[in-house]
Amino acid sequence: MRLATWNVNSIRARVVRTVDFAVRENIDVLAMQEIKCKPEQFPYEAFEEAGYHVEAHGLNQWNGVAIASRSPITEVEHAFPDMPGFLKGHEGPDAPQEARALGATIDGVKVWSLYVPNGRGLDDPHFTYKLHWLEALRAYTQRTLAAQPDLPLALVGDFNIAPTDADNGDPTVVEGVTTHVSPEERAAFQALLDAGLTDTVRPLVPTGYTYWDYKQLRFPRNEGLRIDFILGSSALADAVVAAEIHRNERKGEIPSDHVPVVVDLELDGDADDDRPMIF
DNA sequence: ATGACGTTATTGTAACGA
Repeated sequence: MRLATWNVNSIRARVVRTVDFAVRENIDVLAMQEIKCKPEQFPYEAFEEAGYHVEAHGLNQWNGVAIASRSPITEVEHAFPDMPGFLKGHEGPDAPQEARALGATIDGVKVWSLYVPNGRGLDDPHFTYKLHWLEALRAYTQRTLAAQPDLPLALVGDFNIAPTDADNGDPTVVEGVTTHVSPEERAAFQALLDAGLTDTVRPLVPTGYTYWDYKQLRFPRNEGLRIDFILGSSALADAVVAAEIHRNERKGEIPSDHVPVVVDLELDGDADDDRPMIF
């Protein structure tokens, strides 16, 4: 299985580019974030003509997540348990959930397409929301892997955290000043790893960014952030044989500000695993 | 210069992003 994640920053604005990438790169499962539309507005036809099933979860013009897959998509969920909600001016336990998580099972792999809240500012209610959201995700992960230690679980998407200083090349992103690099966010990311997940890309692609702001020549200057990840349980991480960050997708006409991240998995029963058996 | 850049709501202006 070739698994990818991409914050597309509007699927309607970039459907041709997105499908072209999936086909050209032979992607089996593409998790998308920031589709910025409701399901009835999603350009399903372009994906279906290219051989993909699609599940989309969007409530309005904000956020929105989707999964395109060559194999059938089952066990679809629109939130993980206890996922907090948010509504500006109506913070609290009763705030409605946003379209930031889509879970599904594909060829035995449990995949979550995740768009972690931005945080907006260190003193903003959205920052508290971000930390609560990540804690609920950690708790879900820990419970799930305690019950099913051998589950191939993939948490993929835009985590809106640069886990180490090496993941921050943007001079305007500064610890103590902006989100994405605070000790609290980094601790929340580490807690996810401690719950049984591995960053499956870093060992194979040790450097590089996945996002560059549209403003101030950030991409030509290569002043980006590494904030998009493919995290996997041990069963999933052990199956990773290759990983890529597709920096070139930040080039050309109307690019997203994020680029795709891809892993190749060799799972038991892979139909395309044609290597000879050697004893 | 409280903006730069881009998308979506909408059609003048605001929210949101990281």
